[in-house]
Amino acid sequence: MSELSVQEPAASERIAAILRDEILSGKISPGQRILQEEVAERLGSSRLPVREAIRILDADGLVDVEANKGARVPHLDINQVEVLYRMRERLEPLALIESMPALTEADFERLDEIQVRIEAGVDVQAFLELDREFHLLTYSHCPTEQLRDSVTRLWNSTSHYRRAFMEITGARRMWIVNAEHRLLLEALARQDSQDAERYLVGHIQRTRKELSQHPEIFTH
Amino acid sequence: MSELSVQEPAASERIAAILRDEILSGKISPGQRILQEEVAERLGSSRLPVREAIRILDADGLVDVEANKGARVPHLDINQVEVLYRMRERLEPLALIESMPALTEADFERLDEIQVRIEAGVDVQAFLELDREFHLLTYSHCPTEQLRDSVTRLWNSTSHYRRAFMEITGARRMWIVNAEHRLLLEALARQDSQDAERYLVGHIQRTRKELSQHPEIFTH
DNA sequence: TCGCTTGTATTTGGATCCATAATTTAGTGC
DNA sequence: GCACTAAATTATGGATCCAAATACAAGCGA
Repeated sequence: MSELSVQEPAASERIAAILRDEILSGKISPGQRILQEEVAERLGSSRLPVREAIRILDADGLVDVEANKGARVPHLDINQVEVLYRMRERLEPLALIESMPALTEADFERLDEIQVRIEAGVDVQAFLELDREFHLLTYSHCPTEQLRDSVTRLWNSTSHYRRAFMEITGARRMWIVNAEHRLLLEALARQDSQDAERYLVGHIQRTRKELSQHPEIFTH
Repeated sequence: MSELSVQEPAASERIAAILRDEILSGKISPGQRILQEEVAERLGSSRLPVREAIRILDADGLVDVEANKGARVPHLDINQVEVLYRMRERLEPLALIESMPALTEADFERLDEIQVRIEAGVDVQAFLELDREFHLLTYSHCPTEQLRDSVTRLWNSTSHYRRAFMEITGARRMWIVNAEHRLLLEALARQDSQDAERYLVGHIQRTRKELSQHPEIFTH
């Protein structure tokens, strides 16, 4: 049987993927409401798969759903984002330790490629996407799905504030990030979980502390 | 307007609450499939709110949804549950620290009442429910919703294995748990976050280690 | 007997229509 | 002009019907 379409995803998941991308890329901002009918018409489906897509996004931590009042991208304050970073500091090392032994040669090649591209100089949007792919790729072999999902949710919830932060601090910060990524990559390559964990925690901690010095990001 | 019904919840949330209870109480076991039509007929609704309810349970970490294949309660292996406990060890202290300062007199009375009831001797099911309420109540004032939700998901995902464990170890273990709860309560009462965190981590760690000595729980 | 294929039954996914709740707008009284 | 009320609009929630995919079972062949 030469069926080419490799398992067409359900419409609800396709729509969820589109909306997810629009939220992560900033086309939809915190506080903004998501209207079922508007999305349905725009993507050429009925409202029903959109409703399911919204529930999927809810599970992703990308929208808040309130009964009879619809879905909107949540607006977080500085304290909440700080706690999300503290959660990252505690969960991501666990995910990394679990995933590290299973990293393949192809993974390392991709990680290197990402890093080369960032260092070659990219705009904020590209940096955010590559940085996300970099870290999530290092966790991708963690055998506990709940842990991977929890980490992904944390990245989702903080995406808008990471962008706002990068737009303020700009290229200056990328230098530090690049150095930290390189240290982390080397530790991973020599299977040194101690060092890898140390660099990762430091990386997240530093970001949290710098972020907390920019409360203007959270004034809406 | 003397409307008594204090904001009737949507049917999908009502159904989700019922199914959540059935999963947590063990009426629906890991591996078991959830049929939309069966639930709809049983609860007297159409399949549509059941579909939404299943998505809500997915966000709660109580079911796995696969496109065109429906929802089933996930079956975890011993390694995954161990990692879930390690996640608890890292996240719950954070939630506790954030919540502790806001605990009220009423909360302490309720915590004490729960503890008295457990110590008076209860069956496994009642113990599980009271123990869950005890811990989640100590986190209830954590201002970061994502953290509260993450912790709740961890309790949800491990509920079946906690029950299986308690059914094996029985009343013997409750003694230790009671002692640990008392120590934790006292630390909370005197606002000693250092001690509270220490007791909580020890409590979860001990449970994880004992659990990992009963691999027979996970043979299905 | 075992494996494969094909047909049937079951179950999930999506569209349309209707009901209900929330929001906005227009109107009225002060 | 402002506050409150009521009606109209808008958006979400639910029921029913139909389509598509999966799972199951019987029959066929080796």
